[in-house]
Amino acid sequence: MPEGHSVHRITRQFARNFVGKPVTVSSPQGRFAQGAAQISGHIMTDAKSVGKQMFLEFDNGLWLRVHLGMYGAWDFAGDIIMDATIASANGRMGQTNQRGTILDVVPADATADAAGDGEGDERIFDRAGENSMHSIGAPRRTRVRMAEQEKETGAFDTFPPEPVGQVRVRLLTDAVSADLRGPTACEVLRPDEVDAVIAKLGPDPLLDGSQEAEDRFVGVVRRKPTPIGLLLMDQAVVAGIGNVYRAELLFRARIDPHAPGKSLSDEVVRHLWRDWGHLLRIGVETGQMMTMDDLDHDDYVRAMANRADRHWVYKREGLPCRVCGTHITLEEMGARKLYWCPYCQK
DNA sequence: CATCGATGTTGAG
DNA sequence: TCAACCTCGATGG
Repeated sequence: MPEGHSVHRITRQFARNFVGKPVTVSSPQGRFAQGAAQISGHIMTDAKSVGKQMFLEFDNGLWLRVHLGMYGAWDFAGDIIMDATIASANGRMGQTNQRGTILDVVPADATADAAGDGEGDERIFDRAGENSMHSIGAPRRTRVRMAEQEKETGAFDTFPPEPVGQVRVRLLTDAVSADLRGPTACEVLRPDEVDAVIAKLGPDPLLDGSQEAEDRFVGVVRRKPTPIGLLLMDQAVVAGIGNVYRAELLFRARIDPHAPGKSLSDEVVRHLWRDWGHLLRIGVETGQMMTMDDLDHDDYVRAMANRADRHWVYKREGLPCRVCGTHITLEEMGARKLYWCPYCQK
């Protein structure tokens, strides 16, 4: 389900609640029993993600690699320390935060994998402050499902809660449990194998905001005859973009999805890279795939509340383009649905 | 309540 | 190119 932003948010939850602690690993469903035995009892020493892939390191040198695929999800339960941005995003979605004292307020981009910058961030943090005064940094007994969206699920009586359904992996500390269900990938890897996986991925702007990363993306795109609509979905070209961000990035740049990468100017491709970083940061800070920025206050609130009001073209086939009124087109590209405006994007 | 489709990837053919 | 993976919200009857 998730595109890159969700995976980075989940990684933050692991950094906050599991890194530095001994973890009991099990496979309630049974399919991961062997892998669980290799890491159970060890201290989690790192949590990082590249694109849509997440890696959790344990103190025996092994890593757990997880890819959520189309419908994977993590269910966290217990006395969860909410990352500042996650707490605030939930507050914005209407949940009421109970008790808790402010112990520390950690800026979102203090997280190791964030390369935050830009004006977009400050606006988000301002909004975050309005809604999350009382729970940031304080443990809170709750249960949260983290997938493409996050939502609080039902209460539970005893900790840890009884596993519900097909739980491939359960990670358990003395305070928090995390249940993984429905992943495309879940395996234990050696460090060299982790490196090999990452080496096959294109740059992730949240992981590497360097000029080299931008140049690498621009260089690859401008060399290929492949339509840009396919290149953006290719995790070897750029990591983390999925079907929603593909459509929205191309509309925002007014690019025809069929345009070959090599036909695009250096300037246009650099803009795509920077805009992807911009949208990714918004996604990580808010937990929403907000792709229409520069809205006034009322439109912003409406867009955050209703996903139908959150995108320029995604899932808007047949509706009038928000800019020119032309009907948004739907076609298949790369075996996925592609949404675009034939008037604006040419 | 049954069916469909999805923000993704892999591997068989 | 397409089925499989395995989950669940949205949709329709």
